[in-house]
Amino acid sequence: MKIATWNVNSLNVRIEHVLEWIAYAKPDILALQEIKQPDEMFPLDAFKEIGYHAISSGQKTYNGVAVITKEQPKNIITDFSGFDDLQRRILITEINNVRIMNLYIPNGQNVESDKYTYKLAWLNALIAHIEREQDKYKDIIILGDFNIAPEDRDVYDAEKWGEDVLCSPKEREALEKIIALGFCDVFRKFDQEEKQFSWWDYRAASFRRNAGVRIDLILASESLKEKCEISYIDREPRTWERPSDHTPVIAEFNI
DNA sequence: ATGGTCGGGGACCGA
Repeated sequence: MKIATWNVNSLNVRIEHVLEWIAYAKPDILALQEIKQPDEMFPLDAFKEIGYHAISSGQKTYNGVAVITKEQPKNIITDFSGFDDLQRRILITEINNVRIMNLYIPNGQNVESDKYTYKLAWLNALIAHIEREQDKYKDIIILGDFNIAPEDRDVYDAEKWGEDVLCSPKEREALEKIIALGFCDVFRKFDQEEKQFSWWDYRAASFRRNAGVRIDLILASESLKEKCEISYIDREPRTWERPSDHTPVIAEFNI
């Protein structure tokens, strides 16, 4: 089972990129973030035509998540209970007996911002929700745009970035709490080349200079960790014309 | 500095 995550920064603009990527990568499950369109605009037929099911939790202009999947998705959730949120950032579903949690974790803007407070509250609600999922499911994959760089080696210039948002201690602690619940950042299960990132700023020739960060993650429950055979970042779509600022991250499981 | 959205100019958002 090949699983991928990709923040597409508007599905309306990026639909041809997504279809082209699916055509060559042939994922079983593709989790999208920042589709930036309401559900009534979602291009369901485009995915149906290439043999995929698709579900979305969208909104106008901002946020929005979708899951494109070969197999029928079941038991869909779009909110954490007890955490009211108008922003559409969550799409949790069951596919092939695996619980798939597609997340677009808030960016936070900067550590003084109200948006950072919201990010930390959101992460607390996420942690509580994961524990509830663990009561029901053994095999869980949490993937998406985490807007957290797990370690300094996940940042092109960690010294310069310091403890700004994406690298602040509180958000990294939240990620560590999730890992401590029994999850593995599968990209780091394998030997990887240095300086592999999943996002590069559109500005200042950041992609050409590889001035990026690794903030798009795939976490697997302990039960699935040993079944993960490879994980990698596909930089190619970032080279295409009018690309998303993020590129797909992939993990393949022997299930 | 770049890109997307809404709207019809420029503000907001992203990370």
